[in-house]
Amino acid sequence: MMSPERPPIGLTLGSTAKVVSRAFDEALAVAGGSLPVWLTLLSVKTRKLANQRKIAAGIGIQGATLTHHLNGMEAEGLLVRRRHPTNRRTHQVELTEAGEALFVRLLEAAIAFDKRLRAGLGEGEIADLDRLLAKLRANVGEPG
Amino acid sequence: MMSPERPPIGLTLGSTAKVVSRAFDEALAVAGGSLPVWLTLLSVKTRKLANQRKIAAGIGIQGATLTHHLNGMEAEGLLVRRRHPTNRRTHQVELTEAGEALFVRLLEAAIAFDKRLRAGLGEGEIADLDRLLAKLRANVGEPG
DNA sequence: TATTGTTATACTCTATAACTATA
DNA sequence: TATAGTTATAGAGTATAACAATA
Repeated sequence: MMSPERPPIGLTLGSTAKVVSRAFDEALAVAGGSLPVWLTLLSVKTRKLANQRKIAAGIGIQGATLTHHLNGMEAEGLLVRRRHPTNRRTHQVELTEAGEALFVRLLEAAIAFDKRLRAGLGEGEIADLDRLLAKLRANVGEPG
Repeated sequence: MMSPERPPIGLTLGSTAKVVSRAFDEALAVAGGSLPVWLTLLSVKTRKLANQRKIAAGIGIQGATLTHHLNGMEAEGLLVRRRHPTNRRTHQVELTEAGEALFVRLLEAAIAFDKRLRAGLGEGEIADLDRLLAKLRANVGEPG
């Protein structure tokens, strides 16, 4: 039996990611943020121990690019950078009150967005999607 | 039974799309192209009848953004734009020989990439992934 | 010397607003 | 007036290379 014609899966993935990430960006913008700001805040909150390079790698950007975002966020009063007391090469990134508040707002926005995104999808379908996306990552050589 | 902790599906989708599209971009770059150039060539070849606005919408960008890419591609000798003979408001986009040749090279690269991307995935899994991605698009309000 | 992070610079993709040409 | 497309301008995100500070 012939399989039905279907666009390449990479194209479908790309266009889906484009519309989804735009919608997510808009949701974050309404809450006063953006995708890189959200990913940065999330990393700082989640992996407090990691240095900036590890945070950058976790987000999927270069160290210098993270510095660029941190500069902007520090200028906006969302965080402060201090030298680490024992290893003074590394910096400690700490959220200010404004940064913590923004984190909470963006977290709420992200939770609401994910709920919207998962509408009509069962737990098993989400697990399937997760597993299939992991296979794609593995197939392009992503170690994670 | 508790469901296992899993990052939000939007985050997983975003990071997967990032690594996959970077790998695809590299594959296209090796063949002498880029993602927007490839999408533009593909649209011009596939929907010859559509005007630029429809092509732009198909790619998911604004008309002015498409003009920007067409300018670059025309400067590189990949295509020419002519006034349509009967409706002179619209432009006919035609690939030059160089444009046709690049299309073939990028097509080969895209086919090879998709093969790599689908490694170890059965036809049913691809169909599942396709269906699940369509659901996500629908959930963020995408009409297609 | 090696590591961590920053600065300087620039590129790509995208967008909006104002404009021209055509209908 | 409405439509198709272009030009001008700008902004966000990213990258590389060179640098400073620390170990």
